[in-house]
Amino acid sequence: MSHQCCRKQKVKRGLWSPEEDEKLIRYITIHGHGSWSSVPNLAGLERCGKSCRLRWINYLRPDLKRGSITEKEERIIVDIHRILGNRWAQIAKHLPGRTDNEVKNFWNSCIKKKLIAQGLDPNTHNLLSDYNYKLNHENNACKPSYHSHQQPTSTVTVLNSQMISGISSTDMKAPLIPFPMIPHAPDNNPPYLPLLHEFPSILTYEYQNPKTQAFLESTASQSLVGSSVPILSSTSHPSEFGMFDESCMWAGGYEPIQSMIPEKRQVEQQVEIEKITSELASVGQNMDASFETSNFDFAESTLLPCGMYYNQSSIDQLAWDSWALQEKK
DNA sequence: AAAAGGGACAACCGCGATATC
DNA sequence: CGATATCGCGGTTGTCCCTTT
Repeated sequence: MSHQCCRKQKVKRGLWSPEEDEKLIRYITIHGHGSWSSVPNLAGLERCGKSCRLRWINYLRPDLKRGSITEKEERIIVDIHRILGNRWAQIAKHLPGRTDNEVKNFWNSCIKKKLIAQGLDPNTHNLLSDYNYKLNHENNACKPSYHSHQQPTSTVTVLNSQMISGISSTDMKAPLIPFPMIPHAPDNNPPYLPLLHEFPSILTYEYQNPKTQAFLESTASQSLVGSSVPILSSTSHPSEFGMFDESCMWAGGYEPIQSMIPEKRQVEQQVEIEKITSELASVGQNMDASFETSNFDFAESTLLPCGMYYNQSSIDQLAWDSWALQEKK
């Protein structure tokens, strides 16, 4: 028991009783918490200040949302986690009424397993290597097997599930690279995510795997209507493309993506934009990340691993924030 | 019916960052 | 400016309860 705040008094540990809750609620409602270390004494509790703080923040606060995490909240968690990693407090800020502890617990007990079941590494959101191996030894690799997977946790996982189920693992190396791996721009400027058109060589890659070709052709008849889908081959995949994943290339590197985004998703795009704006605000960047979706120029956009287009400035900003955080460490 | 196992969630611990003295 | 106190965060552990054996 090394907390400074609980040196003096005998402190109780373990679960809180309703009586203790009531004391804490009454005290904080009237006086506010002030210095947490003084709360136990003033509220008549045999707890340390730290324990009081935690109990209030995670359980007693009146603005907490009760009930289980919704599908939408789950998707937000996955999307932001893909970008920010285990920064639970940051993630929780996007979910009003949810605590970092709640998000963390939900991640560990639920989302993590779903991602693993879908063959994704929950830490990196990349394909798991043994999943690759398994896929590589399956005969029915051409059939999109979305329905055989668990409920998707987000749009991008659907996408990935569809893609990976039809494509040999040899073509699917390290599909998702999280932000922290964004390289520094020259002169130590903020990291820069190039626009798609600045990768002219992408278009020169040719798809080599007949299985993938077959899969794409079958998919094209459903969701990529009338579009040709250039695919790059990982055998000639240059490492400089680290910040893109191949499925993003497939999904977003080319014109056809517009027909791949379901209408519902386009509507949700606005929500995502608001999310980004709020994300930027939370790191002290009060810029507007929004852009006119009707005028949105896909050729001038980059597809982030979370499966959404963002305009370059918001991407740069996120990249910069992520980079700055890394530099700080 | 009882024990074991596992999931969900609450709470604790240690550490780094920040504030205050 | 260093020492100490406090806060906030993320990882980990503990506890309860339900399901399975």
